Amino acid sequence: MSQTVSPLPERGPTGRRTAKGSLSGNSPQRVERPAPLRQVVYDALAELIINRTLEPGQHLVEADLAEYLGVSRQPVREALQRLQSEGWVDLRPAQGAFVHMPTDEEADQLLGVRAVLETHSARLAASTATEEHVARLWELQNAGVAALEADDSEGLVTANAELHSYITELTGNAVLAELIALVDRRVRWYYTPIARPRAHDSWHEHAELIEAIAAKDTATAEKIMAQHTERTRQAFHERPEATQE
Amino acid sequence: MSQTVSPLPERGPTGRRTAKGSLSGNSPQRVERPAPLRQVVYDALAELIINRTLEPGQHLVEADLAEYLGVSRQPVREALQRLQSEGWVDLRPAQGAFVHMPTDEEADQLLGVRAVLETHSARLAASTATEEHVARLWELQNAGVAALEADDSEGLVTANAELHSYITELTGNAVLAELIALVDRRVRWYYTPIARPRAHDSWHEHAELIEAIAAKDTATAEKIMAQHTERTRQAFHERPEATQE
DNA sequence: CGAACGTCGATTGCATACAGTATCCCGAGA
DNA sequence: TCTCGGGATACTGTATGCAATCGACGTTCG
Repeated sequence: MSQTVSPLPERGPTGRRTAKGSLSGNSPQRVERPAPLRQVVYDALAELIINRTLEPGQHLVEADLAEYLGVSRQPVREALQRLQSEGWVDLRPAQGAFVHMPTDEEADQLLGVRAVLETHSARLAASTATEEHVARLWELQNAGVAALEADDSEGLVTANAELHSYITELTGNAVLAELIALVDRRVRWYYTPIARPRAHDSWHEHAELIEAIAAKDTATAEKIMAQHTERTRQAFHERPEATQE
Repeated sequence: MSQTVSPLPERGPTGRRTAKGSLSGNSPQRVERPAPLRQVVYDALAELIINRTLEPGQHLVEADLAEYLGVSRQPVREALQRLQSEGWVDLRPAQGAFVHMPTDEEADQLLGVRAVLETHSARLAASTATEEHVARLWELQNAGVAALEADDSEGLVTANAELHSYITELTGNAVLAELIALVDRRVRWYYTPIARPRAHDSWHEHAELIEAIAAKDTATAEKIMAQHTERTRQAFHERPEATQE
């Protein structure tokens, strides 16, 4: 899960951190901390899986990955286990890790769950959004449209992710946001091949959604998001060639 | 080992398993396999956290846990990381694991997410349930009522969990079921202290829910589950003493 | 007397070593 | 030719070792 910065300014009884005055007003520009290796490895492997360098079904040998990444097996193991808990790989006992093979059924289930969560998210966002939030939403929306017109496939995916992600933030429900992030990432993995043709309609629907949020119209926001995700699901089912099975 | 760092070697599963015919019809009663230590450790730690032997905020030292459980640090590390990914502990870099401290806000968010997921689950269950399924539901319901009358607190929690769990199974959506299991388990952790007074009403509502499912009345099932989870949320907020903060 | 500094112990993070087990290859027998 | 072992191989699962880092305590200086 996300390495959220622990909201623990309090350090227990030994509160030695007395306000100095000289630094109290400054922004908490903390020093850059070297990321734990397991985190780096996790990111690297996730990237390799998402961009299909590691193909579904492929056997991931710890030693090979370790050598490839220039680390020992230990961080690789830890990364693999986290990848399993998030559905990217299957860890068969005494056999090792295999890149998860997405089935149509599973993709459909994921899309279903995503629809529910995102719909709820949209409703909450509509009920809590302020003007600044809406402004930011339009910013992201414009970035997406720009990417669309520039035919920037990469940027399009990012923009889409950022927009949805920001909406989940607006809900103020961190648990919900985390879950959506998890599900969305996997959906995108399955969905990437057909993202292109869907993109145009998608951004049009985004605009409607933002308008509903701006108007604090929870019912409409909910409805639009439900349609939006449901259409995505339809697009998945109507995709040209069924690659699985 | 692979000398060249070029594309990782193909390790695809070599399907040598030809159908024998003699066993093809038998149930896959596979031999009992010794559970991986990390799994055992995970279960043990989760249990210790849930029953409050390990208190929220407590620092979990790998070496101590390892000695206590009679294993090495390695399986403990792996278990702790999984516990983090599921929200039971916080892993502060270079400091170790601390039992997560649930805040009221987080509990509320979890209850909110649970409500959404369970509501969706109820609707799906109502749309797919067969007569056998409904019969099984009544079985579980009766078990719960029996535990209630016997004042069996332990059994009550289990029965409740099993009933909800079975409903999620009925949805046929494994992804949804997994997510609900995750969320429910944590909800129960926070919620345990106030479970008792809520139990009676709860089982009455369960009965209505099962009736709706039996009648394949998706709208009603959805509504009842929404009320059910929402009342649980209310009960949480109206609990006698606020222990947090 | 208070605050800053240096040292020490404790604990994590990573690497390596060892043991158990599943898989694969190959040869013997029906 | 096909099936059934035997043995070697490769990989995972677990344990241990080592260095880096963090927190705490005691000391010294203003």
